[in-house]
Amino acid sequence: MSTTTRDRLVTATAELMRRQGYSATTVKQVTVAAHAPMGSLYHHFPEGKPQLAASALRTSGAAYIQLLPLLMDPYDDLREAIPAAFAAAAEQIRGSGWMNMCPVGTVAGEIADSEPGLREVTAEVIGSWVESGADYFVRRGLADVDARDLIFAVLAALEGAFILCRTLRSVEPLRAAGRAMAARVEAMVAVSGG
Amino acid sequence: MSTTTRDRLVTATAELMRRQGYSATTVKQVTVAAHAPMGSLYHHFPEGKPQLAASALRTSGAAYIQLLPLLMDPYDDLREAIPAAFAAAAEQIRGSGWMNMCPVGTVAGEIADSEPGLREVTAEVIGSWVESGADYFVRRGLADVDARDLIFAVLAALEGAFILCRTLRSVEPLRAAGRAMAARVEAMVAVSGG
DNA sequence: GTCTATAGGGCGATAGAC
DNA sequence: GTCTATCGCCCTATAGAC
Repeated sequence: MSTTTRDRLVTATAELMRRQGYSATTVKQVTVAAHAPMGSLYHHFPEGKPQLAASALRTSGAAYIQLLPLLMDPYDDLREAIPAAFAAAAEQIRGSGWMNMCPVGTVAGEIADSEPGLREVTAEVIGSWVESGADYFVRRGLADVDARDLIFAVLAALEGAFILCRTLRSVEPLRAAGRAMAARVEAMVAVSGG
Repeated sequence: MSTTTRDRLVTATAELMRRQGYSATTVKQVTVAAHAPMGSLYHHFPEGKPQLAASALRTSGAAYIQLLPLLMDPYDDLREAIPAAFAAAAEQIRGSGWMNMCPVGTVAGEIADSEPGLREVTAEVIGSWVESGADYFVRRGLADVDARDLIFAVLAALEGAFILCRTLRSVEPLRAAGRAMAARVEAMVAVSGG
């Protein structure tokens, strides 16, 4: 196996948190999934479960940040790109059997009021999504203020629609959210004349 | 005390799940907060923690359903009402010290892939939000299809923006989401000529 | 319907040989 | 850096008196 023990621990933690959240994920489950003994976990992560979770959230966040540009790049017109990205996410989630795709949003909601250290980590990760997303929208022709406004709305709509789709077992929320975001972009380019 | 033991157990569970989620909330914490002994909990809820959580989610959901009309009724124009409701939610959450307002959305995200019984309960609750919200938008003049489309987008944007606001300690996501929903309504009334 | 006491198991974390 | 064995605690749930 070419992966290090440390990498396997982080990956297993991300995977388990994605499906069960932070509290329901036990360090025992992590060691079993990572084929690593207890002692290795506390060797690499002396502060234990929170430190391991922080690492998994940062890694997942860094991977997830690349997805939005990837989905929107094929479309010349941002008014087309945005609902297409939401529709692609909808098909992805439906095809997976309504599974959670990324632990960051759900874990953020679960621990925001009760785990200050982890809340700061999720804030850092989501903050980096905002920065990179706003930069992308500027590159696609939006003004700085509009780009920032739009990425906040898009991330909120995506995270909320993920929860609704997984709960209701329906792609309708993601599709409706995509149409709403398209309307917002339309309003922006109508004013700036893009 | 005028409340029954059963009611206090349900209220305490809703309150604890709102702040900590489902997995991190223990039945011991519930009995302490409700000033009720262990035996009473298992007398009223023989199936234990999941049954108690289901009751708390249904109660919270029924209370929460009334909030959106309450916030939007004062405004004659739906294009004004929607961003105003998002702005009011933003001030509420800021004023509370960025606390979660309702356990349904966050618990739904936490358990959708791992607790089938509770997932069905959250689906039922959110489904009732969709029904009642769509009815409200129809009463406010939207076509059936538009009303359903809009409530899905609004609920997704609200739930997602709540998580972002609490995590980032900023009202920006809720404000941006409100502006996006306003643009969607604008597009709807422009077509139907409302 | 209320309450105390406790069972039985899994939790996060640690010790210490290798 | 890896691994086994285990600690002490807290978890959900139950038994049984009142």
